[in-house]
Amino acid sequence: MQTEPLTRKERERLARRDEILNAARDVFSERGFKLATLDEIAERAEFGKGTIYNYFRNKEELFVSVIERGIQRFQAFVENTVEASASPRQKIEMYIDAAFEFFEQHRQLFSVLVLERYNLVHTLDGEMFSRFCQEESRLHEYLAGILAEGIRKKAFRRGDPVKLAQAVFGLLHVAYVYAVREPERWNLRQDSGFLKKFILDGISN
Amino acid sequence: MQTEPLTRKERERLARRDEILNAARDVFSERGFKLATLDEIAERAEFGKGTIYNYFRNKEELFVSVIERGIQRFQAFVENTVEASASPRQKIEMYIDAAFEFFEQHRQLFSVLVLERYNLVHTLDGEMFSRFCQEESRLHEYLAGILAEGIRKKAFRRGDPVKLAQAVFGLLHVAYVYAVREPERWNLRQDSGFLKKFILDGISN
DNA sequence: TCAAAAAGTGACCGAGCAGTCATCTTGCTC
DNA sequence: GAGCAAGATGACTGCTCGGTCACTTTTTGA
Repeated sequence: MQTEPLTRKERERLARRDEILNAARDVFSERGFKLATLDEIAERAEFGKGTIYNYFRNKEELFVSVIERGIQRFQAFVENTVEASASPRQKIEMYIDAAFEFFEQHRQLFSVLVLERYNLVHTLDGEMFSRFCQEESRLHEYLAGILAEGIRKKAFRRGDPVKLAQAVFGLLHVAYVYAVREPERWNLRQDSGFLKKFILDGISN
Repeated sequence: MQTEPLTRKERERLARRDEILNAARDVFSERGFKLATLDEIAERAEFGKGTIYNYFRNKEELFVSVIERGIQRFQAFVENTVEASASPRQKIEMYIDAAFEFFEQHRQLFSVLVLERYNLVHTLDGEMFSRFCQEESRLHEYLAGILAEGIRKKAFRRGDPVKLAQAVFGLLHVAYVYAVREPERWNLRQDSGFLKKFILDGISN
């Protein structure tokens, strides 16, 4: 991870790219991939439509770039929160808190990272889809690492840690989805205890 | 639920409607809602495109009708499997088995009922979306009923049964998704034990 | 048997939009 | 400050596809 000092030009280019990504994130978030238009993204970013094509190959790549940046920020945020914790159990609890806190702070990413997630198979072509899968699998691996540690220390039951990680993500996702759809029923801050309990101990009494 | 005897005409009309729904299900399943075209659905159904509009108001209503029929069949299948069981715990286990068995038998419904599920908010207009939500909430209520019974009988921990039901669905969904995406990792028949354990007892040792 | 009603049909229309490119603007260099 | 390269621009193009409707075919019932 060598950090070459960037020239002003390079910095400006990156800043513009970032601006476009922000506008794209907001529009994709409000309308979903299919209904979002490049005209609207361009307008919000205060660039001409053609300019966007100087930074991104096409609509799909722009979308995947929004996702990639979102996942990376999520991951950074979570790692930062979790690393302080000692036991695997505590790490899982902090992970859940951090995940909710992140979406509390980044509402615009909810739609892009959660709602659109599953039918990306239909939305994206093969290359872009595998770029997404690669990014996603890093999330899984990090959580799986925590779970694996817990299994080694006998805190958690034996089992494929990646599969467990994917299952935990499924739970968190569905909680986001219903927290947005039925806010009278769900409240993520209050319900984080509910989900921790569910993940750690299931439904049994 | 009065079952008026149907005239031949009415039966034929329903049979045609069903044919269209089958074709629509297959095309929606292969391409997703946005990329599916009415031309292709019409061709597969062996009807003219115009005919479809004699049976369904528009593309959205056709799609929601596919979902509704799918959910109803899922529900019927599950109820049929579960009702034999005695204890709530056993009912949950049978529910999970039935859910997987259903999708094993109805692959074409997987994409429509699972992958598209979450971004229907973006796909459908308000009226159609709430039609979907209504159908979905019946699924939740049935499962919630089993959970509530288990809570009364002290088999399950206390908690909002609907929220628990939604969480369980989230887990099952994510299992389907990854079973299709990473078949080398997941195998629903083998992994049903894994998921039962997760749902009943969480990840703790 | 036949006329009227019902059902089916697909060529056509128009809206929407991703992506292009000829032209314009900016800013760098000497 | 002239000349040139790099970058920005948005009108335009080509295509896709949902939905329509004038016409055809089938069914009905008298």
